[in-house]
Amino acid sequence: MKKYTIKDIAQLAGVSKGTVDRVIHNRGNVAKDVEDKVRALLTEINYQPNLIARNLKNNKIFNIGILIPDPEIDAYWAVCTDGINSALAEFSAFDVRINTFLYDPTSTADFLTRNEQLLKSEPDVILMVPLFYKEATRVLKHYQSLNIPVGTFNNQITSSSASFIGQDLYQSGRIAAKLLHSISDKGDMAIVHIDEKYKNAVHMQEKEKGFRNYFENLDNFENTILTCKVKYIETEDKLRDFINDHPNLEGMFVTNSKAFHVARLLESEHKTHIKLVGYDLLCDNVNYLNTGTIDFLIHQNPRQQAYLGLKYLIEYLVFDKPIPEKFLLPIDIINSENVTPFLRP
Amino acid sequence: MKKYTIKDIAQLAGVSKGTVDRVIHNRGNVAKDVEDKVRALLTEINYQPNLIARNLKNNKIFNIGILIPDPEIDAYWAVCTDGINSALAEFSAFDVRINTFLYDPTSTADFLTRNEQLLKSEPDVILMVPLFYKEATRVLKHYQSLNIPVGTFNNQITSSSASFIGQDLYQSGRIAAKLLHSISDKGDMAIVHIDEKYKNAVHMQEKEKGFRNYFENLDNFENTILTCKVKYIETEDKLRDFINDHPNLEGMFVTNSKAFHVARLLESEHKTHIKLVGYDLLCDNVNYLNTGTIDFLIHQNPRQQAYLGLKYLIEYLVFDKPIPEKFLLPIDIINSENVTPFLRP
DNA sequence: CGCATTACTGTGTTCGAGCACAATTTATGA
DNA sequence: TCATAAATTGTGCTCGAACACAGTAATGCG
Repeated sequence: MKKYTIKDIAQLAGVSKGTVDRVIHNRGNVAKDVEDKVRALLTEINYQPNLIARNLKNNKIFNIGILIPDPEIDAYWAVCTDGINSALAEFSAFDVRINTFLYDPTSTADFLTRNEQLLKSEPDVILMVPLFYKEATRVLKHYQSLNIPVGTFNNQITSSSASFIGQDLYQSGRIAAKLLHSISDKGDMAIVHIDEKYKNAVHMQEKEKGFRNYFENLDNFENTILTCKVKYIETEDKLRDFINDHPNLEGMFVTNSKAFHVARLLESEHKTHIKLVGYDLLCDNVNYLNTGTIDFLIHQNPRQQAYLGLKYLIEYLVFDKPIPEKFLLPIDIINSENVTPFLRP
Repeated sequence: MKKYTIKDIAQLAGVSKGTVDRVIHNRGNVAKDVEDKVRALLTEINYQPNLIARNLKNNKIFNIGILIPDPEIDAYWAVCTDGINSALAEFSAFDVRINTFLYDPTSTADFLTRNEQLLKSEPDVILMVPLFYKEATRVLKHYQSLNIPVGTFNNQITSSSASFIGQDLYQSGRIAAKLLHSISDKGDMAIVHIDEKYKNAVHMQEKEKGFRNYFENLDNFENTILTCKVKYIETEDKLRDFINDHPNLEGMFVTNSKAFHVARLLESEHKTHIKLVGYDLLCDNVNYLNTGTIDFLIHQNPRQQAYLGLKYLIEYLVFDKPIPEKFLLPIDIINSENVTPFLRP
């Protein structure tokens, strides 16, 4: 299992390393019989070029444009930075530079503006969270025409062939259902969508479908599954009414990271017997997980999504590896006892 | 944010790269004022050597000895190979070679024999699963005296300072308790230890402690927590008696990967109302998870443990990075809905 | 046949760090 | 003062891949 170099192969084939190099890179100008001989040798000993030596020579500077929501506006995105930094640290030997553009996750206009800025920075590749389906579709098409590879994470834009890293949202809904079902098999269930402008409608619908599908496929479930849509600004009042209007409620599933709003209300209304499942390890959520008001959190792991997304792009740039089309992360179930290690940076 | 090389620094300091090199490696023979000047420059621009170029020159062959239980005897260990191969693939640019020695996890004598063979292979570093406390302590001490760094995973030998990768077993027990408690808050609970020769007594005890601690700290839990110890060979009969002797049993916690034995029995005895929590994604366990007889599995992730253990050792060898003393993996909670992505290699 | 063109092959340099060794400067002693 | 030792500093080669360019052989054509 010796490591073969170009020089070794040249010696074995009785030619010079230049010729071997020409064969490897299909640069032509090689006699057919020589080429066949070298190619046979290459496959025989399964030659793998030393990627490190290759990059020592080709020390280019790579620019990566990053377009993600502003964590100042939605704390959910804060941990992405950790993931990005991890990936950069892992490839610190290469000259990879990032330009990060933060957009307001409630504003499609801002998304487009920041995207313009991103374009001006002339990135070699782009990593983005394409929150808005319509706008993202257009933007992604544009990048495709410019031949700039794009990696997306968090939510998939199915109209585009861009690489995607995230979770199976349908399955995620099923997991929530399974969890609620296992801790409370009587009473009604509610699916709660909390969103400023229903921007994330598609994800939430997928989760709802999965959730409902789980219960529909049960033999013996006869209770009702309700849906409650709340705008961010009207959250508290509307939620209070909803809870009080449905005294038979035993379980609630909040389809994004805003479960702490519901938890706060359940505590103030003394309805903590209602089981609650939500998403993401925000401080507020974790606190309610520890008090027991939230029973389970599903971890969407934005940190890991950003990390992997960036890592794949860098590996494409420096090692010429193909970018995986789609990668679905495992979905972590979190309760008060296993949460701690997931919080570390 | 330019990437500085030794040459750049030499130029800035008005000396040759040889001198800079001597300063960086404290090789002496440098005039004090020159050394100060160079050192100041180094810190000022935060010089980071190009690890890749460094290793291009120092292309040594590294030998890693691996001592793990034989997956033919206990299938739990099978996925370790995947983790090891992942780590090797990640560092395929370097000449890292492994020598794997498999030992019978039920035999301390075999552990010692294989260890002798391992020693003869003259490894630079060692990765091992130190199943047997007494024997492992002795072996680890020996390696320390030989100055061979060792990484351990799965279980920690606290008497040694060897690097350890694994999970917090006490917390793992608490997680099992929390899960059982959340799906069944009435009736008695049983902790089931299934082990051929009580070899893993220490881990299982830690898990039991965590499990009991969780329930002891509850305000309103009045039921009994039983312990059931079974030898592998007598499993079925003794377990059947135990279950029938305790009609009030509502939850069972199997402290290792052998929950499928209990599940099989619960099905044949028509006691599937008893909630069951166990460990590890063995085929048998996953099947019972899907039928619903096992409610949750706790994922000890031996694959990731082996991967990280090997990765840290390789990074020590090729990049001279310090080996982390202790790394506790997050503990994954698995149910029938989120199991699939965890099974992929 | 001679010269040009094509077809092919080999050589040498580069990347950044490491290190041996050569070269230079400074110090020491008779 | 000068040889010699000691201290300090600079030079040049290496690793593996990439590629420019030089070199060689074969063929074409007048």
